Amino acid sequence: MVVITKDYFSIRQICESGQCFRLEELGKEEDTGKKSESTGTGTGSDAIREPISPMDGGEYRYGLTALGRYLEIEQKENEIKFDCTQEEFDQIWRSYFDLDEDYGKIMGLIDEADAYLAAAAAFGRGIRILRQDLWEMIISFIISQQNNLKRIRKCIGLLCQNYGVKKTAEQGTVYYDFPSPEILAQVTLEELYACNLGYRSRYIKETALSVLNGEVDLERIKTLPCRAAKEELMKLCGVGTKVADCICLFALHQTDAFPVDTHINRVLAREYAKGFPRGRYKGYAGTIQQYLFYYDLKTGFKGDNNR
DNA sequence: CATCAGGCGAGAC
DNA sequence: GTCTCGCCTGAT
Repeated sequence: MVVITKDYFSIRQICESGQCFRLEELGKEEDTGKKSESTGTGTGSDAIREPISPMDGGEYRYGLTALGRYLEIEQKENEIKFDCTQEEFDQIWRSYFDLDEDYGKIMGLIDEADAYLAAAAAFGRGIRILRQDLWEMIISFIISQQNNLKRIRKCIGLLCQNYGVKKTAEQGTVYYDFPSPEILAQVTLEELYACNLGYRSRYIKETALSVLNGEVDLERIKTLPCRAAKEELMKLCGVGTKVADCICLFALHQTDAFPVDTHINRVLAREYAKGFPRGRYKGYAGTIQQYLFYYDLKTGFKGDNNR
């Protein structure tokens, strides 16, 4: 067990910010109904939340499946417990959770005159940009297109359960690795459809084949600068501008990548008609994008179909 | 029943 | 190069 104290870190916000689909809150019963009583997080209603950060109060426990491992994380205010050895923490999770980055510094870059961005950043101040596995991000963001968070999680869960290597963590939790390119290249289109992947099934199949036969080299992509990496990723079937930017941001940690999806598009049109000052946030545009995205997702007019 | 959800590829121009 | 359209599926 490793215990740290950290500001600008909320495991809940990281989970809900839509960059990571295999991080789940533990110990809240899997409600099957629509409007079950919420489990002790305070807010009695499911109404649209006030633009106040939801990361205060409460004690949360999350399970993460990533990098071929399973990790449980517990947070109470700014104290975070990682259920692993100090060695594993130092070698893997410190980097994965981007704990060496100074998010206060990034907050400090924000133009105070930009009230909208200031509010968005304050709201999502617990978000961090993770360093996730490249292959997993490629497939996950292919799946994410024209899709919603709940179904994305379901699809990925099915894919892993059906085709990922089954493992058992030390404390007994059973989990499934994300299926490798080798495995996914062998899965038939029909089987992919059975994971509710819909028309994305073909993209996944073709992408797996492209990686397997060496048309696209993942290890090389990891060494490429931003522009070149994106170009290379877009050779994959089902990977366009937006998905490539997400992969650059969440797997390659190119924090200047700025994915533009429907949420961001809406925000840019509504709040930044004269253009968003990307230059001001050079090097961190992607991090800033996450604040905008999350804020709109949680408080935007139709942002109600998450989780 | 239509529309939309963290788009993309194919084809038309 | 830019535009339009169809696409799996589930929710509203």
